[in-house]
Amino acid sequence: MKIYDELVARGLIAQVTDEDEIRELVNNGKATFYIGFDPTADSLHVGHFMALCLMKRLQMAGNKPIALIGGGTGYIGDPSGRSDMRSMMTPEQIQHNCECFKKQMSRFIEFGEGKAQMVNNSDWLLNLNYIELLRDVGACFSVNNMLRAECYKQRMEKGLSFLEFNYMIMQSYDFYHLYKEYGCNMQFGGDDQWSNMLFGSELIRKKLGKDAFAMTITLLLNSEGKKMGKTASGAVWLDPEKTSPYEFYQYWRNVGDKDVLKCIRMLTFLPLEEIDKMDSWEGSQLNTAKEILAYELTKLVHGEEEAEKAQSTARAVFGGIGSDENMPTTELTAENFTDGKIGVLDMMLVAGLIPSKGEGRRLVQQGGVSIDDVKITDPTFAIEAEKFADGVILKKGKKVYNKFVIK
RNA sequence: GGGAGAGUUCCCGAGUGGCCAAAGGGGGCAGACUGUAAAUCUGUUGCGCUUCGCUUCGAUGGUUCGAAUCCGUCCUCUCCCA
Repeated sequence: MKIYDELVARGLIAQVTDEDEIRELVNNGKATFYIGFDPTADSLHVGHFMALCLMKRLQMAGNKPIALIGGGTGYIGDPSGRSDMRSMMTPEQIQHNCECFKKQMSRFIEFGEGKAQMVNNSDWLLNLNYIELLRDVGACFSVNNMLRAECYKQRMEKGLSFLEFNYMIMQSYDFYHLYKEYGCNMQFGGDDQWSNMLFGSELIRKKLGKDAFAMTITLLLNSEGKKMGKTASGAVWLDPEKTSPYEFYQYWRNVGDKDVLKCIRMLTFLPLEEIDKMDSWEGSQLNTAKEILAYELTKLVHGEEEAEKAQSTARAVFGGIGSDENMPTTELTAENFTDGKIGVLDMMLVAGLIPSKGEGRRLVQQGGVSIDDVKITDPTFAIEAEKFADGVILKKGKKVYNKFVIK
């Protein structure tokens, strides 16, 4: 199976400008493509991960990837897919985030001569001259058309600043620039980038009379139509400091029945034939599929060792087999104790399991907390320091386990 | 430039002097049921030293015994006219 058809079979492709041309280019390894990443946070998330995987897949098929970091576009903020105004980031923040992105990306994609390239659009965007730019490319943009773009339409009611309005022009300019400098003939991006990308290829056509193509990646939505890769407390990050490998594993272990196969297909590198076999699985058998999904993804993002650890911890905690030595652990110090004791609420607070004591009190009163498998009902319950010699396991709710030891 | 309106807790949204830590819904968390799923039902959802105290209704100053609510100034957004 050729790469393009594999991408289709995996459900990764959302929209393309010219299917036949793109299939031809990609299948024959003739594409030089770029994907842009705006440094809006200090870590990549699952959406970025999909894009990076796509890069890898296409690279394996002989195409040349360019990863573009939006050090310049970060100064503006992409209004696409947002219903409210983006808050402006300081140059320091942008710089810091760019550094973090660079580091993380290098773990997935090999950069260097003849391999993937990494560029930062601050190199060419920051020095643009306003008047020159307007005369150079401004004439190629029809405001009427821009306003018709879906991403702006949504903002017409809630308000859109001129700053954000210009984002599209900057992204188009990137494509144009990369076409000229690197022969980049294709752009990939999230589905919410579609209009930005279209205007880019149009700019190239208008300025250079050449064809450049665009293709978007399907947004990863769950069966309810919500974006995946998000929890109540925020995104599922790729940075182990922000989302631990165990949490990462658990996120995927807990996806809904209806979403497992889709996720395996879109996110893992398992052969399609193998995945097709899982299609017939149902009921509790899907739990196995979920384990596969969680394991494979953790392995891709954090490495095999971490994946093993996460899996064995999960099995220990939920199934009674495997080892619990990798359970999230909190080290208590002498200052955590008063009169040789520590209260449950304080323990949970120290471990970051609860945001406030009020919430902890509620949890305990509702029977959501147990220590070493004994349900706690008294919020003032306290444990003596000696008990921590072999570690104490606190369970919050059904799924959150935390081990406590004394330093 | 002129005029009209809006900003409430994680989100939407009620509240227009005390009965307001603030209705209702969504979301979250917990309990029951389960397969670490979904659906459903129940409880809960500002903070703390929890029969009490403290902080919160865009920001800031004021009126008042008392302000989310009234007044001044500022900020942000929406709509209409130019």
